[in-house]
Amino acid sequence: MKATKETGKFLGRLKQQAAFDSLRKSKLRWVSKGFALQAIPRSTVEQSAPFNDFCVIASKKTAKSAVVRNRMRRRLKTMAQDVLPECAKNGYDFMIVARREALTLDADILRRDLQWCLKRLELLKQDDP
RNA sequence: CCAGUUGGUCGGAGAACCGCGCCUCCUUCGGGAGGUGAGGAAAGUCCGGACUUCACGGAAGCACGGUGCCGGUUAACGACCGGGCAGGGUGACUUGACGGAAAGUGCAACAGAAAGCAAACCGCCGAUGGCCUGUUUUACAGGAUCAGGUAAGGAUGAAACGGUGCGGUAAGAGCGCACCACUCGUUCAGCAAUGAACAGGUACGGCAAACCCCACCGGAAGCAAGACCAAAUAGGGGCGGCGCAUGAUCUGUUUCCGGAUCGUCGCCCGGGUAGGUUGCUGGAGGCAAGUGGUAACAUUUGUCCAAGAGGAAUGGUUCUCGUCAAGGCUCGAAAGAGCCAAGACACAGAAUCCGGCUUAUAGACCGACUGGCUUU
RNA sequence: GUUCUCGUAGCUCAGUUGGAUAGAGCACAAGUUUCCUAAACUUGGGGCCGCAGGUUCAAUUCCUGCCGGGAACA
Repeated sequence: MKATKETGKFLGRLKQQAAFDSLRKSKLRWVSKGFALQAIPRSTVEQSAPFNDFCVIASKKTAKSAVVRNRMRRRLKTMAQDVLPECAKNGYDFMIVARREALTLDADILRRDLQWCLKRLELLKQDDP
């Protein structure tokens, strides 16, 4: 129960078209085996709040079947909800772009990869335990 | 028991922990509680509707597109049901874009004499009328013969002007007859498609998924349709105030004398972008029983409410059971029986909603029927 | 979601409507020329015309159903 409260505090989901467009143009970007991570600083008005928003993308190019696409999206979403609130710097929006290996790789490996991506982008929390 | 045909149903179950969307209620505004949450194809977008906007006086016609044996069902359909006809199967059963080729225009390479309305290459004949020869004339006999008569046979092709047999003939020919085929007509059966009988004739080859003709149907676009609310910025209109260069432009026929616009401020109005709300799920609805109908289906009564997101929820991990199972072990002469077991458990994800069609689909179950074998 | 388009040789395209020979350029292979290579010239191979049915005497072409690309619409 405690965990759910915290995710509610720190993680929102992006739904506006404009946000997606700006994220796609962002240069803060690192690619791992299962997915690509893109990030962008939040606008100055909202930056003070302790929020990180994120979204998951799985295009028709990665997989043709809707079943496969949905499964990738779900796996990456649950993983992001575990990792991002704990490890990511506040004040950023994240976009996770699914790749084909997201379907087969283990959940633990995906988690480690996400942390690694954050590290390479220097968006890891300073007071990480 | 084996092989098969056909119709229908389901398409894993339970539990634990961590999560997600929507609705209702409560709240100390952090959240909490309860309810609910994919399919038979949700798919392809191939048809048909509902709904919405646009266009439009009505009706008919033209163009274009679609459908095409007959009757019924349906909101409608190219769907479904029943029947007919024609293929396939021993049979249950199954398959069929199945109107018209005597309305017209077209098409058919190569081969072949000839490919569509008649004609005649090799043939066959030469009765009839000539010609020639023989015998004594009439006359008779004969002719690789002329005029001509034929379409039986040959050869080509996917296809060649009804087929087989007998008669007939100079040779032949529906010329005649028998059976078959086809077509028009009459009678009978049937709502009809069509079938049966009788009589007459042989004229009328194929392709309409070539153009076309006939009958029937169709206005166009689609929920990213459409309706409503509406920030910021720019621009438009109205009213009022200020300003008044006494300037520019336009205007009342000209001058005088006016009016309007061009500047700026305030208020209001409408269009409308971002964004939001709605359309949005109670319906040609599901289930059960009864009634009518061969059936599709219709109808009566009872009962139930069963996703409504919008960068898109319905999930993840683990355990138990279920189904299949590579392989291993034990018993046994063998057939086989028992135990353990890695691994696997389909196709696939709602996006306005319905009725169909098509395509994908591991496996499980139920009903009806057919053929064969064995036993009684 | 809705509406459209296109699939022919290794690659880029003709041919399809109007039915009967599958063609062009580049690439590939062999030969000639050259001390060798390139260029040039000569010759050759390579296609189930996206797949499966149907109509027809005959289908790349006509019809139907699938499969795979590509595009447009707020």
